[in-house]
Amino acid sequence: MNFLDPEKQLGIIERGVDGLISSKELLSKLIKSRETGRPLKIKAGFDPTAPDLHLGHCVLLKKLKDFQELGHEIIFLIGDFTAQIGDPAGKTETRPALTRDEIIKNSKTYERQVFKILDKSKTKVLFNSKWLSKLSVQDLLALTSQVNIARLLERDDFNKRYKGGVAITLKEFIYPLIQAYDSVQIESDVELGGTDQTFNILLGRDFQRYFNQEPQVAIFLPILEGLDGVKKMSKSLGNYIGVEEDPVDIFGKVMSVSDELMWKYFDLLSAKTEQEITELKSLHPMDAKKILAKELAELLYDKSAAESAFRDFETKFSKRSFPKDAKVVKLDINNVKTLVDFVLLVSGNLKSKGDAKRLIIQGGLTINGEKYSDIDGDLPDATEFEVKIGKKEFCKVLTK
RNA sequence: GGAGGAGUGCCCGAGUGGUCAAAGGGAGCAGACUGUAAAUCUGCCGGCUUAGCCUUCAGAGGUUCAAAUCCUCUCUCCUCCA
Repeated sequence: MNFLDPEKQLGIIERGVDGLISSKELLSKLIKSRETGRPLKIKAGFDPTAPDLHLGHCVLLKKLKDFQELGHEIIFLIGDFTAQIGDPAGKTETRPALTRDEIIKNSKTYERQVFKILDKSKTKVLFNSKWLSKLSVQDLLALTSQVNIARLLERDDFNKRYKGGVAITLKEFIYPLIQAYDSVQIESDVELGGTDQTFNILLGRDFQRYFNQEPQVAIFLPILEGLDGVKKMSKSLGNYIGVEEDPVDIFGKVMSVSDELMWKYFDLLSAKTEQEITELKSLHPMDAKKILAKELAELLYDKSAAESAFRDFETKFSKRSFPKDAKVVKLDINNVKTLVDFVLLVSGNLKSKGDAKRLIIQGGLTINGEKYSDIDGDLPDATEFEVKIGKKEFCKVLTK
């Protein structure tokens, strides 16, 4: 393996990260790696509990990909051991214990999604139960002796909860130790994580020192805000762009990101260089965003899918014409008495009649290019309808 | 083990016998404005056979003409003391 010049590698790695401890250590590791021809071991840990990845996770995956492209070894660590125990307390972190089967199933889903970005053949997948299930009480106690409670309490979320009188379970205290011990087992050179992982990753350094290893470099990645532009992207907040969503949806959702936030997306997710991004800033923001949307669709699918998502968007919204490939709904018109029934049967997004009525009354229903806003009105006399429901839903309806 | 506090609609949160399908905010949906931007503004926002009816305020019973509100038990969560 021929490695790039360490300084250049460092430049690529440092881009877009929120913290790096320390770049000096990383540089010396990179130099050593090039001299000995040994790739660095890059650790990233994942819980097998929530296998629905979104662009927020991609920030980390993208950085792993950078490492991968530089020739280093990615270790994708699945925290199956801890997931089997579950979490009895902590409202925000309630994690039910998972069975072996669920974990395996989740891991598969995980891998499928992760390898949309990472190169499967160059990624090593490990499960931490491999060594943790053999860890004795004695071993665990030895680890606990290395950690001071006062230090644990310094960790931001513990600190807040302790002061605010919110429960902290002992398990939560132990959790970072286990994660840190994983680094010892892997002998990782670098660990990546979100800024919320700061404490855990740094503790990994302490443990590695304790076991006479060279401490890992810690890299922290920033949080990506979701579609609302304020809160972090997360599934539970519904402001996410999922990696397995349809390319058309990915494209559309990226387009609805605010102009300001778009640049952060560029920084964290795009393969473009800083100069290229600077040049894009002179374009109309919408055009820059189209480039971003296309790139991200391509990242998660391929060029042709991205192209067709782009064309689809142009048709629907830029030219405001009815898309040729709108979903087709076949309907027995004899069963349809009112417009309300009609929309309800055609749309996949309406929950109730009240919903459908509201949509019609407020002007969200267009059939064959005409607005239908009277709920007692009649359907046009035709056998084929081009129906637009709300802003985003297009259906072609064929009657039987 | 002891003492105290809390559980309300998707989320936060007001409501302490009738005027409560339940204030306010957020989210969501639709419309206007646009670039499907963002921000803003307007309307909607439990369900239905909609001047009405039905199901909701942790769960089960009870008091009452009437209960989210009062009583009993149960469950869950939190805090403090041990």
